Amino acid sequence: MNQSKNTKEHILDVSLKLFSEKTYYGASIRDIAKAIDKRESSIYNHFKSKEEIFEQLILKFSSRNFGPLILTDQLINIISKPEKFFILLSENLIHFWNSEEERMFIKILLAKNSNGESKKYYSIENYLNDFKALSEFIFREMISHKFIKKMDVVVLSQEFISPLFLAAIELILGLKSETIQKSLIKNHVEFFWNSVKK
Amino acid sequence: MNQSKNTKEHILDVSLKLFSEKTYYGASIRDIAKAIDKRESSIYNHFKSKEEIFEQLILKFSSRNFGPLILTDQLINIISKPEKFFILLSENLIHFWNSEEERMFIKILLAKNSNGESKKYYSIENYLNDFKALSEFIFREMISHKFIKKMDVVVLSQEFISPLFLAAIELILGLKSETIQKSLIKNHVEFFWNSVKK
DNA sequence: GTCTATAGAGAGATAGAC
DNA sequence: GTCTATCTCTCTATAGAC
Repeated sequence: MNQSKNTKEHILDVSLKLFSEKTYYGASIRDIAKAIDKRESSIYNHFKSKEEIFEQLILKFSSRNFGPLILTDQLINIISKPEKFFILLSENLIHFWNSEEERMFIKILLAKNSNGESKKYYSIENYLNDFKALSEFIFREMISHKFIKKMDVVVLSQEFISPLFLAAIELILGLKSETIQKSLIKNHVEFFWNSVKK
Repeated sequence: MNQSKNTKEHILDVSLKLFSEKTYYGASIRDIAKAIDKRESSIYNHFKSKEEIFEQLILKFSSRNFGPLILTDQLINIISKPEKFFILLSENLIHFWNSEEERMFIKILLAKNSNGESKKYYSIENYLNDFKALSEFIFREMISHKFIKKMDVVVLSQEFISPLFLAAIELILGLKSETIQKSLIKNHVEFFWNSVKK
């Protein structure tokens, strides 16, 4: 959305918005050209096809490293207080998923089938796995420091992340208000903590 | 897909498939006409627009009563054995969500924004609420019969349903194999049961 | 790198015959 | 209720001037 960016970046920015609003098929090259205030033909100077815009958009987002945005210093400092830690971790995750840009990317992943033509695309499953990997790392640390019970970190990750991410999806696709999230986090962490505390 | 059905039903059947594969924008009236082996103009004898086909499709699915398909007699018979009950309940849910027709409907809901133009449409949030309502009813019964701990049924439903439904989404949109579900159910119910048993 | 102009296909929808 | 024929608009993409 930044006018000073180069045209290629600008195209990717508006495509993210348009693809997330109207899906890949519903957003046209014409819409994209209008949004960057250029002609359709100019688009083809930067991308060889609409498909390529989509591919590069997915690539750009799937190759980020969001770890430091979730695993903040503030969070790491309280790892010895697991209940507080889980609250803050949940807040960091929800905050990340609720950001304008991330909501748009998640919408695109949800509207996209991995069906057909091999596994060339990044799917919502890959996306979730990135977060599960992060949380498995956390749980491994917590177990080795005996802050929580010894349990399967894959199961822990799934149980911890699923209610949070599903709530994020509902918020992104639906009309659910953001204030609901606060009590959801509180209830979820309370339930989870009761199951994992020593 | 049944040739003996009337044309209107036939249109709704193929539209479910096409909308789920290519989204609302990507599936054309022409595609639909081809799929029912009629001309485009014939479609307009049954629906006034493409938009109306979509609306009636959502309406048809959102006004079903799937309760008896989940809450089977076999399931109700073992309500006094909660752990077994939760396993079978999970299997019933996953089986329902994995059926051909349901996968297509869920895909359509996931590709659809509730954004803009009021709340006229049924969203994934409404869909999930239908299942949560069912499971809240179950937990209320279990608590009143003292089969499980006294806890907030809204929290219990969320914690019980979320990992299962999110796994269903991953299966529907991704490449995850169906066999993974069995161990997921086992792990999830074990985790859940440990938190709710008296 | 952006423009004008245009090709060629496909979109949603309607009129009117049968 | 289905057909043929057609309207009008939009789509992706390319050629060639500046």
